[in-house]
Amino acid sequence: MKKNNNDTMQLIMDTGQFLIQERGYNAISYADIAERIGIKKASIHYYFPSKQDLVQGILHRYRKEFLNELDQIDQISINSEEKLFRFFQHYRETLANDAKLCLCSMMAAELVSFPIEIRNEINGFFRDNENWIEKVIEQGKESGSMDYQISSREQSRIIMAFVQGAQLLARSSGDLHYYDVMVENLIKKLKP
Amino acid sequence: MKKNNNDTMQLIMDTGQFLIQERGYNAISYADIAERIGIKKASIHYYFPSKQDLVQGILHRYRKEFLNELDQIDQISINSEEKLFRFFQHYRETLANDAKLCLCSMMAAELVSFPIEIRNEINGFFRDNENWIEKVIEQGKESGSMDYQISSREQSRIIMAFVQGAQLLARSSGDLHYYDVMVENLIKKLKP
DNA sequence: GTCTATAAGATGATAGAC
DNA sequence: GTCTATCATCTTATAGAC
Repeated sequence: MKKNNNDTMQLIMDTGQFLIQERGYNAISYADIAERIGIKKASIHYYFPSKQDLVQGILHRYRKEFLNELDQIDQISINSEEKLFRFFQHYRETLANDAKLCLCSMMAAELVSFPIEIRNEINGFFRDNENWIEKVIEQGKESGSMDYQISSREQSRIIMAFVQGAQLLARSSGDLHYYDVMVENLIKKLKP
Repeated sequence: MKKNNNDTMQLIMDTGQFLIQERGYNAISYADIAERIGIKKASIHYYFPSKQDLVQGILHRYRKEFLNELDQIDQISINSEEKLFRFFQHYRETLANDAKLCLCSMMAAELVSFPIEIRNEINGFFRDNENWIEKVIEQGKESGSMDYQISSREQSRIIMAFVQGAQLLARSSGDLHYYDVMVENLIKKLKP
């Protein structure tokens, strides 16, 4: 049984992802990542020949893991209100852990730096989120716990825009409480 | 009457601001700006010795001009609904003109790249916006055109988070219509 | 698979001529 | 005020030893 690449490779992706979420793609280098891990730049190039390869790998994994997380929420929640609350909590954790942003909102800000395939994957992530929220809202409408005046699709997009903006503003303010109060009040507004 | 620095200086700031709103602070260089204007890098260093000086100048001017714009909206609008609509239109124009983001949401994404004075100015911009929206909502509550269930302050923060996120997602989707429909539906939700 | 060494180019910044 | 020339440093990336 051969020793797996995975240890180093995952460590590179973990560190790269962390730094991108914190600082942005254009603010980090192979040297930053290598130094943090305690390896050399050339080792990163072995796994990810170019920086675009690296960010694509990180992005693809992130999207996949995020979908798993949403799946988990579906399984452990008893109703749509709880699902939505856990959704907001998930975005809160990113912020609470070293003041990071969602990988895709950071990359969406730096959108022009990326080729079309990567842009499509970023948009895919947003669509994943919207689709999931839409289903949750549909469920909430059926059970009578959510506002049925505007379409579920549009409601899900508003929530998605809100959560990305809330994360950005809360980090900028340096106060996690800022995020909590905003979410609390938005949830009020989603009720019928 | 001496020839004014202002021509070149303003041109540098205009170009720098444009490029930051499009690509981000860490994605642009003195060379990019110089090339666009048709001057040399050294000329930019004459007006703005360091890159931080440049971004601080751009940011300060942006915040001032934005406050003027909000003042203008106050003067030409007949009620709070119109004010809010024009507010969203202003953010829409940024997006419509070469798919740029708000300077401060871009800089908020790159927050860790900046020293404390610049971070404070970014937050000042967000506070300016929140204060203005809060007043508009107060006015709307008095005239009965806006939802009075949650505090005006919190409602203004939700709107601020929303508009920043909406801009980000709409640009990423490449479809301005995405922004319009979101705004339209959010406005519905703000009514009593 | 990880390293050293190195390339080729870009970056922010400065000195000094005009 | 704008330029040329130059700097030290950092960047992504590759070749080749171990």
